[in-house]
Parts: sequence; C-alpha cells; structure tokens
Amino acid sequence: MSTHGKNVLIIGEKSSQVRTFCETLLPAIKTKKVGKRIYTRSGPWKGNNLTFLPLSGHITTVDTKKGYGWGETAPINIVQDPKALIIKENYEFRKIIRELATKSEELWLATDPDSEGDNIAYEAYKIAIRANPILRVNTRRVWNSSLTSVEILRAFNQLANWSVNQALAVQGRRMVDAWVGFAGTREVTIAARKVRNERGLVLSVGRVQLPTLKLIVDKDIERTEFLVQEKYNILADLLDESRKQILVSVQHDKSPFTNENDVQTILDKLKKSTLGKISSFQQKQTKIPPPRPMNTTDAIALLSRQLKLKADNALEILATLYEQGYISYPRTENRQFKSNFPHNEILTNLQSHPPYKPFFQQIKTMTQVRTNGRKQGTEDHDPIHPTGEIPSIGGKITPLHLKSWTFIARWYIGMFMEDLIQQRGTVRLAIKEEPFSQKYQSTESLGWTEAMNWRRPRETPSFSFEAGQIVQVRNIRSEAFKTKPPARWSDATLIKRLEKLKIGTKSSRPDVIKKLELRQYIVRKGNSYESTNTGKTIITVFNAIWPDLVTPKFTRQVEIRMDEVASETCSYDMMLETIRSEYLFLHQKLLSQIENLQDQLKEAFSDLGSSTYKKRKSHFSTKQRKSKTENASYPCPACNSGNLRERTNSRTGEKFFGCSRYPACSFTSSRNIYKKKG
DNA sequence: GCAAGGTC
Repeated sequence: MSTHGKNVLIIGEKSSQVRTFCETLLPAIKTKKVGKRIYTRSGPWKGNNLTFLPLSGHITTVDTKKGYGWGETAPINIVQDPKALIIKENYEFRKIIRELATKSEELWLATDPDSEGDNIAYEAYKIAIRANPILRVNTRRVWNSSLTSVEILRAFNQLANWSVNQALAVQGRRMVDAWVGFAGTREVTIAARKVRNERGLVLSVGRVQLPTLKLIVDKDIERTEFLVQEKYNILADLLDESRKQILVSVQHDKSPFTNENDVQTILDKLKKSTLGKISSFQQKQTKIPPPRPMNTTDAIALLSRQLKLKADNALEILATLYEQGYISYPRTENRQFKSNFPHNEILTNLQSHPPYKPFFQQIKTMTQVRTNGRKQGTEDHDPIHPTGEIPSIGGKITPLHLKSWTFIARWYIGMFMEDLIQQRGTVRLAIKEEPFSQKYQSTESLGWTEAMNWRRPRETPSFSFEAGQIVQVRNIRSEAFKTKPPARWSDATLIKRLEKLKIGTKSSRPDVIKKLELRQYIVRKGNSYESTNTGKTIITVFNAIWPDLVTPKFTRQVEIRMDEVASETCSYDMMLETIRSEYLFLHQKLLSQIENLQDQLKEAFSDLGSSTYKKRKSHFSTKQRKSKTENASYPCPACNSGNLRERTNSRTGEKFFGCSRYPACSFTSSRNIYKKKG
C-alpha cells in the first residue's frame, strides 16, 4: 500500500501472541498462508508495512553430525570432537523466513521477553541475516511484557536494541544438555543392552531427569530406612456438671510419649483423680486472607490433587482450555497481577453465571486481588485466570475440562472475597499437677472458602471454660499409635518441589516426570511415584561418578556460566569449552565404571523378572518394527535424506505421512497419496 | 532412537 514506508518483518513466538499484536496495532489485517498451518499477517502501521510471522517456539534442534549417529561412533566422541554437535534448522520455517527476509528492510524480534525467547528470536535472526545481510544492522527487539493494548503499544513504540548475549547463553545450555544427554544416554543404554538384549530399551541421562529421579529414589530410601515406632498419647475426658456429657477430650502436654514406662507412671499417679483445675482458657479470632494468584505450578498441583490427574495431563487440559478461549495463557511463572489489570470485566462476566452469583455478595472491590504474589524474572504473561467466558461441554471440552475450569474460576473469584474468619480456643488445665490441654477451631465466616470449597478448614467442636474453674475428669487413658514414614511424592508435591529447587521449567517439568515413567525408572502407584531398581541403580552409579549431576548443583553451575555469557564476562566459546572438557573428564570416569554399572543393572533387571516389564516392552518393539518396515521404502520428496513414516495427528487422530527427519524437515502428506497399491 | 526447552 504505502510505497514510501519500509517493509518490516516481525518474528513472534506463537500464533496467539501475533494475533493479539495485529489486532491491537493494525487497522486492517491481511492474512496469508505461507506454509502448512503457518500464516503471516500484515498491514500498515505508522507509515510502514508490517508483516508478522508467528513461529511455534524453537525452530532448530541440536543433533549429532553425520557419522556420529547411534552405533556409528563411540558415545564419548560426541564430546571429544567439539564439532560433533550441529544445529538443524526447521526446513519449512527456514524457507519462509528466507523469502520474507529478502523482501524486508527491517527485522523486529517480538518473541517472549525472556532468555528462551531471545534464543528463539536468534534462530530466526540467523536465517534472516544470511538471506539479507542488510538486516544485521536493522534488527530491533520488541520487549513486550503483557498482551494488553497499552503495553503492546508501548513496546512497539519503544523498540529496544537487539543483543545476542542472552540468546548465546541459552544456546550454550542447549549444547551442554545435548552433550550430557546424548553421550550419557547412549553409553548407559549400550551398557544396559549388553545385560538385557532388548530393542527399544533406552536408559536416559539428563541434567533435569537425574535430580528429579534422585528426589524419588531418596524418598524411597528414607521410607525403607524409616523405623516404625510405637508412641503414646495420654488423654482424659472433661465432663459437664451433671457428669453425663463429655465436653472435650484433653491431651497430656508431653504427648506423644516414646517410653511406655513413663506413660504407666503418669497413669498410676492419676488413677484415682476425678478433678482438674483450669489454668487458662484463651480465645481469639483469626483471619485468613485468600490465596495469591496462581501460576503453572499452582494450577497443575491443584488439578492433579483434586482430580487425581498426572501432571502432564493437567497441563494438557490447561492448554485446551486456553486454546478454546476459557482461560489465559497457562505457561507462566508469574504470581502477580499488575495494578491496572482489567479484573472488573472478567468478574462481571463470571457474576452472570448463576452458581457464582452468591460469591459476589462478599466482594467489595472488583479491581484488585486481595493478596498479590510475586513476579518472577522477566515474565510476560499474567497469572492464570479465567477469561470470563463460561465453557460448555462439547467439542474439545469434556466434563473433565469443565470441572478443571471451575477450580480455576473459583480460585480467581476467591481472591477478591472476604477473609476466612475462625474462632480458635485453647484450654489448659492441671490434673494433680500433670499439664493437659486442648485446642479447637470453628468457622465464623467462610469467606473465600465459600468459592474455594476444597480449602475449607476442618471443624472441631468448640468449648468454653474459665480460669480457676474445677472440672470433672473421667477416663484417663493412653492411646498407642505407630509413627508413619514420610509420604511418597505425588504429582502435586513433586512439581512444587521442582519449582522450589529451580529444576526444569514450568512447561518441561510434567514432561520430565512422564519421561522417567517411560524409562521405567519410576512407577506410579495410586497417586504417587515409587522408584524401580533400575532407577535406584542409575542414581547410585552416577552419584559415585558425578554427584553434582544427580543434585541441582550442576544446573546451578550451568546457570552461573549462562549469566557470565549474558553479561559478557565470559565468551560463548569459553563457556562451551569449559563445560565440554569438564564433562569429557566425567564421561571417562563413567567408562571406567561401565562394568560395575553393567553388574548393577543386571541385578536390577533380574529383580524385575519377566512379568509386566517384558510384556510391555516386547509389545512396544514389535509395533515399532512393523511401522518401520511398512514405511521405510518412501524417501522424503522435500529433503531427500529422510524417509516417510506413518504418523498420527494427536489432535484429530488422523493418520498422515511425515518425514523421519522431523523437526529438521517438516514435510507431511495425507495418507492416501503414498499408500501402497493393492 | 538420545536432552531440555519452546509450542500445536
């Protein structure tokens, strides 16, 4: 349209984000299909012609170069040769970016405002400047920290300078993860297959996987080593004046007792006692404010706990609710709403939903949450919240999705409601100088727990006494109980601990748990996880070779190096060389221990026996063999180096053909074209 | 085929 303005290419991280940018900035949007399920949007803005290209997260993968595949070389050579790792660009995106870059005079990088977003921008930037070197000096960064019109306009009017340091820091982390992950996994897998000849058997090693596995192994060790103890409480009943009704049962202050003789001594002493003297009775009102806004970890923990879901299923449900427009972007670490967040609109919509109407009698202000949380890092997304639209069952929304949404909506509404008010009381008394006491709590006003009904406190019967009062005492007795070992990890507790330890990220944590299960390092029993002998063996062996890798310490060290690269106190090449040589030394150590590892794995596998483990594995491998022979004969027409494989669209369930080199090559074709004849 | 991290 405007022939005087510049053509600007803008790279976004995902299509939902680009859509919002365009709706805010452009008076008229032209959408163009540029690839399979890839659309650009363009239009005029401030005299320039903007073209937005949404990516789908990363567009490169780290891989091994030719001759360094599985079985082609010893795993240690992946680390020994500093050039063994290569970066593969997604074929389709590369083609699109090249074409768009040659037609552009400026490049604006508008991926998420975090270091991973910088790295994703860098992937596109590299392709673009190769195709059009002029862009190198005409690249700007759009640092947009929230998808509200005000903030989008601010970000696009105040373009930031583009610096590659943060992107390189992340790139370094990606290389390190590949060295450790590829070389470690292959070495351990080779060792495992020597003692258990089985196709498809993979034992993986990773910077995030091992510390996560260690948490589970440690808990199991703690539980096995736990000594069950018999302990005792001493109790007595306080009766009313008529001595007919029990007012409350009180407990000896030294409970629980570990020594049975001590218990007997006190019981003997109090044998004939029928009276006690109240030493104090205190009552107070306690106000508990609503919880803070929820991030991904909170939402996954909530849904997995309330609906008995696995963490990855919970995240999937959140993603679907987001795609269907019922909740905000579900991958966020942020627990803080901005002061100008438009809560009013959302609440007004929710208020029209009859079941939620009564909650609004308890809401005084619809503009601020009552307890705001903390903002983490340079997060762009708001805490998870409902959009105000009420979902109904149908299409992708199942009753489970609806149920999940109600938890999120009720949490959100709860944050604006009044405090939970409790009455708490404590009575203290002496029976022949022996101190007894008891507490109660009763609800005066449900407050926000009216909406968040799963957080309603336990009620205990209330009582009232006066200091100095003499009371009737009966049934002085002891009660024995057994101590319990610490609880196993559930999806909810595990994911919260991982967040606390800063292991993994908001979106990768559920996948890591799933992967450990797939590797049969852990099994899910009921709603909690238990480590297998294989899992325990892996931790034992790596703990002896490289203890830092099985604790969060290695992740910390990598983070420190990343910060150095980002702040230019260390170069990217230096970071890679340092960590590569460190890992090389440790991989040699692993090799020296390989026979020991084999022996230990042999034992671990023999314990597993023949039952479910073998059956499931063998079924898996025949299935794999079948699909391989069926599809191996068709070379990919796009890249010519991969083969077409039958795939299933996880969303629609439709079968299609895709290149075996995906994501490096993203060629796909519908099934009928390549189907065998006859 | 392997990791971890994005997103679909």
